[in-house]
Amino acid sequence: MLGADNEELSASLEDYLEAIFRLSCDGRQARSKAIAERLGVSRASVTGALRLLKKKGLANYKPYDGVTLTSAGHHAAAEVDRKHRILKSFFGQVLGVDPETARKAACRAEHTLGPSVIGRLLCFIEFVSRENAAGNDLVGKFQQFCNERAV
Amino acid sequence: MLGADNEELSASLEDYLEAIFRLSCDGRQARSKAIAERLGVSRASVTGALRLLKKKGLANYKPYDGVTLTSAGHHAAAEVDRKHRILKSFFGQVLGVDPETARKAACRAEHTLGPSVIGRLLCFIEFVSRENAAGNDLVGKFQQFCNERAV
DNA sequence: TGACAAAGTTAGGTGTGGCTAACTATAATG
DNA sequence: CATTATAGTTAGCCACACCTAACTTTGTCA
Repeated sequence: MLGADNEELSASLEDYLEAIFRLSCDGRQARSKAIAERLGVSRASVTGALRLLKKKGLANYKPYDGVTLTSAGHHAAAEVDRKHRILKSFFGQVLGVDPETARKAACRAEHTLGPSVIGRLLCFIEFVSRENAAGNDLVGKFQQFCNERAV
Repeated sequence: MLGADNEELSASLEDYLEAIFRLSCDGRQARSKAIAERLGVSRASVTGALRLLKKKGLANYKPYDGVTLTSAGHHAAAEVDRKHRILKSFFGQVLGVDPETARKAACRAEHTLGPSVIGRLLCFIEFVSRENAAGNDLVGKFQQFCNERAV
């Protein structure tokens, strides 16, 4: 592993990675200002994070030049994004939490859950939709159940 | 709100709170060494955390004397503990994740999920057990579903 | 009761992650 | 093309959360 600063990624760096990933979906470079706005953080903090991501080999960063992800960075970001989508979908579709709350909860939980739990969660979403297709409307029943106890 | 240092509790402080809560279940005071061991942290770190908890009005702490929780601290700790139990139960019982992985995931996620998601999760556990009692073995079906796709 | 071990604290250091204020580079435009 | 606005960086600060090493307090027991 030449020159790579391995270690686990902090939740904060994962957030930066994800922001860059999302902002550069259409191929363009992510602007520092946009990252700052998306994460609700100062531009100075972004500069610091970009330097770290570069040191870890996850981002191509040159001062006064845009940012893109290296392929390692892209991989890591895609994984965070995947977790995010699975969690949001679970909170929203299965548990029936309102979309904005689901999104925020996903943002926070995406850094804490490992592959085995995420894998099961994804599977569970599929299971629920499969049951639904087979005529067993679990989501509906659960909503009903919640309404009865006013949760 | 006299003298209270409000703000949100950090994940770390919640961990300390929870450890004290658990260690003083039987009414005794929590010893600093035991907290350090339970959290895998140095005794010095515990001292620092206890000072913070005291400042926030959550722990009764006097150097060289044991620690107990104030009623505010007890409330907060009980809430963290409740989240922990709900999450562990969901990961283990519903998703079928192995107990140790479920415990660890709960430890990490308990700081990130708010009341609405936790409430729904608790409700979901009840829903599943109710369905089971009514002859709809969702857990079994889901396990089967996972096995088929080797998750 | 006095010495020793264990528990606890203090002092001082590290890394992360954030901030503001002030500076510099780039871009846009009259 | 000079000026100005905006984007980005640097410098310097703070808080948190951890650590080790050294010191102090407490409790035990010969």
